[in-house]
Amino acid sequence: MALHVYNTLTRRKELFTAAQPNVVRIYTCGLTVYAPMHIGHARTYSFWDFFRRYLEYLNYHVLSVINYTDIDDRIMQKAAELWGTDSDAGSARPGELGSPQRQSDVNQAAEGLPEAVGSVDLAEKMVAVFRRDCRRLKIKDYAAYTRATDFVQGQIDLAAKLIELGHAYVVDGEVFYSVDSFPGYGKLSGRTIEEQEVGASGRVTEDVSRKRNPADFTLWKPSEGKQPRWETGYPDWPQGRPGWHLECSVMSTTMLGSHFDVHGGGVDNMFPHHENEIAQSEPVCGAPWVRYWLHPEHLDLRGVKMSKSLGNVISPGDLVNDYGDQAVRWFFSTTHYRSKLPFSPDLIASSLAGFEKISRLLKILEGKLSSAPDIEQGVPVAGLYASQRDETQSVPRLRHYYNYGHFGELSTKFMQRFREALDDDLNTPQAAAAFFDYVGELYSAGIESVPVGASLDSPSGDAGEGGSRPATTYSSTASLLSVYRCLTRHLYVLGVEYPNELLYPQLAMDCFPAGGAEGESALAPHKAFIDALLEARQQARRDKDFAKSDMIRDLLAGAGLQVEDTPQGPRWSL
RNA sequence: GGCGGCGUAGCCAAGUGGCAAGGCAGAGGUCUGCAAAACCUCCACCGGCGGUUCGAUUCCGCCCGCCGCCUCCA
Repeated sequence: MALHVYNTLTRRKELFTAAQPNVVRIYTCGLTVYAPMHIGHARTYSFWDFFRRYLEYLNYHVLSVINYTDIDDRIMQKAAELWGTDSDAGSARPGELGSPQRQSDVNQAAEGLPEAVGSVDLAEKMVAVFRRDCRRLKIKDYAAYTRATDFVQGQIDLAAKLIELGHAYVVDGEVFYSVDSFPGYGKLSGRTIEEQEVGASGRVTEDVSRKRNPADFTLWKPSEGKQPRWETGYPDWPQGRPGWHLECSVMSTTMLGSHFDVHGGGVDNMFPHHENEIAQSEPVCGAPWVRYWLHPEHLDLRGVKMSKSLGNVISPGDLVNDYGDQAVRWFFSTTHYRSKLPFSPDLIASSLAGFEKISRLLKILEGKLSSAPDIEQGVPVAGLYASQRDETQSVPRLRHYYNYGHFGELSTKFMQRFREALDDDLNTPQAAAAFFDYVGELYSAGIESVPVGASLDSPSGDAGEGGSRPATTYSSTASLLSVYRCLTRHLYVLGVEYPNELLYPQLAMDCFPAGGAEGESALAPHKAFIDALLEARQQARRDKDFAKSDMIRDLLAGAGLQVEDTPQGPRWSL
């Protein structure tokens, strides 16, 4: 089965193909940068990051673009609230200027950045915060991050073109798109103009009398007062700022070409934003403009109110601090992207409890392999892998044998399930189940007690039907290393990163720098002391002085070190 | 009012026209000085009522409940 994805445009799972062989062009609607990223954004962008990683796993080169909406009424409003700038007369209410609490919130989120003084600065500050949070969440860098304000000329040109083609009209210096001029309007969201009850949401405050159809939307809006403005060169609409929908049409096609493969954003963008983008773009670019529309669902707080006044706001940074980036990304993977992801501290904690079964095995393998006699510093076991990194591309091409050695068949089975799950509309929960089964089978096969530097006979099942295949002997180190790489490579697809320069240098190169190991490195100076305590405890155990051995274990536990006894001796972890 | 989605064990969550993955929690067991970890075993008839079918949790209809969208929104 090849990759199939659910395309909002057709409401069906479709075979995924790229317009250009091996290259996938993706445009993702990014943030309006007026406030720091929240955990809902974290879910959405983690999904897009996973999607990109899976396409790369399938050997696609991914050209991904994300935008920042850095010109928007909300930004101006926020900046006005904070600093009393960029305000038109109406919104500059003196009582709210520089509200200390809210300013400190922003400054806290943007710690270390220069103080913002206006909407442009506020936007830049939030851009930096966004990038920082993405790094924390292990969201890989996009090929390009575009700002709406860098594409204003293109937006002016597109608006002019749409006027010229009869799709837009000018009223009092404001440019509206005429939805009646585009027969396909509504094809993405599956609704017709007639079906809409205008103002049903109770949120329409705008005077719609100037529009030909209430569903018409703004392409260009005149600026007033100190609001940011651009000159257009058109007498009917001489100055102003672009409407929200217009920018994405321009940025995506400028960066990726008039047609591209995937356009995405949260479900909330489906209507009206993406619907409007299609209406703007197809008259100029031709239809179909975009091949696949994907809409990941929202994170759901399950009735829990998060608010600053309650003091229970959890930021993406908090999440990573509290649970670790691996557990966060794993948690995001345990629900399908088209379903709401219920979130609460309890839920992520129970997800973490399950994930530890996997992470524990990785720690065990790392422990064994790091001290293997036949694995030299920085030099993996010979003959086990053949990495090809095409230096002309920014994308790594990892081609390793992840199913080498004693546990090879389990790994093969796992990889098949993993692939089948993700090929079926990116079924990450199914992939997660494959991990659990794989790890369970590895434990069951006794991987915990396999020593390094030994020889292993092939499992009996390896003989195949009729025993035609000759018995094989594997290096235990190579076998364990292959499992380690299989696990870390496939977790990597989900955004769960385990960089290890010794055991998997090729993968480590593509992971974010390992920053979370400060705990272990902080312990390094005390290693000799810890070892001495462990040895003292072992002696006490040999002497059957269990009171003493338990005391030492409690002592270490108090310092945050868990000691476990195994047939191979004690093992400790943080 | 319109459009769309969902309802699977205490919790989270896949899935299939033919005896319901996985995880958390729970119970029992193996191992262990004790723990821990791991492994083994146990734990659901899939919101309700009809219909189609040899057979439906899976298809259709109705009902009940929950949620989202209908020009702020990842």
